[in-house]
Amino acid sequence: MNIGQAARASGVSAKMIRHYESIGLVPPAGRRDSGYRDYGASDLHRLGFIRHARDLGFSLERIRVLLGLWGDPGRSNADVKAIAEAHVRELEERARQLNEMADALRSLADACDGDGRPDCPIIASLVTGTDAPACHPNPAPATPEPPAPRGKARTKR
Amino acid sequence: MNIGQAARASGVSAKMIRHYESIGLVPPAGRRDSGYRDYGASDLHRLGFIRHARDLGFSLERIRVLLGLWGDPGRSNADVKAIAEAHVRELEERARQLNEMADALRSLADACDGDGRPDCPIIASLVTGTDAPACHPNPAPATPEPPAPRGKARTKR
DNA sequence: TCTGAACCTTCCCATCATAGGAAGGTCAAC
DNA sequence: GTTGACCTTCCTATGATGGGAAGGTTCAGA
Repeated sequence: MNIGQAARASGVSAKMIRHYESIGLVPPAGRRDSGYRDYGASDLHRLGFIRHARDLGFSLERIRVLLGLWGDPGRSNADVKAIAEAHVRELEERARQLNEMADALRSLADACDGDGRPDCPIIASLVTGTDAPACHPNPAPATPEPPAPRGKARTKR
Repeated sequence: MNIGQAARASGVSAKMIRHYESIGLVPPAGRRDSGYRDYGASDLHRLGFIRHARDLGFSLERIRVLLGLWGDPGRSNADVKAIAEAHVRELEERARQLNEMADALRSLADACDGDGRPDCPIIASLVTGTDAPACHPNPAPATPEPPAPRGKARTKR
């Protein structure tokens, strides 16, 4: 089986299959006389394993460990579970951070009229580093407005 | 003001300030006779703006646009709001994907006893690509177990 | 038997934001 | 004047993936 066929069958691009081979995540493929790589059923299994793990967001380094456990008849499911749980925590943490940013920005956007005037709490917040003003509470302490968009004259010497 | 002082004052590392200058996100800093970069208040404002935008997860390219709007007296807050809302949607989408992965993996991990035996629904799922088995429903159709972890003998020619 | 399309090979480069480090020059305090 | 903290530029790396060039292979059809 060609690398292209293996790619279609496994859902891993040919480009990535070669890459995984180059970093030792999959063993060097057999070669035909032409130099073409040749794949069999067990290769497809391994590639499928990798793809499913990627779909769950595992890094290639962790997948390397998981592949090792897969191939270890004496493995402990506690080891696998520990890796999975650590990964779940990381995923949740990353999601939490993204949601935090989204919430902060959402409240800034909500405070912006979007009526075409230059006045904008989003810009104001980026300038001052403050969070979204509840609505339009205080008269805003004169934002330092654009610091000369493209500076030329600066303190020489 | 030195780049190091500017870095401490703005919360942007000296390394990144130089990088931002090299990609034109900040104007070339003034130089002293020694060749040292020299920063003033308006530079710090710009760096602070960038840092706050980064904290909200904006890409440098979008920050470039935001900086342009900041410096544009005739800007429309509708433009700023549109960028912010597009970004919020992206953040939420990314968070959703991460949570989806976390949920899938969490249910796999929950289905794993973690009692030290090799038997493991997480590994099994990575092999077959199936989702978490509700608990231990069916006898599992003989997972194809490790495909010879490091292949040597393969279909030559 | 030739031809052309579709495939394969290796090798290099790009992405995105950030950091590390080497080699060498500058500043300031002692 | 020496020392240590700073600065300069330039090169490299990360992680996962893709793009593309230059050239060889395969196979079907004329």
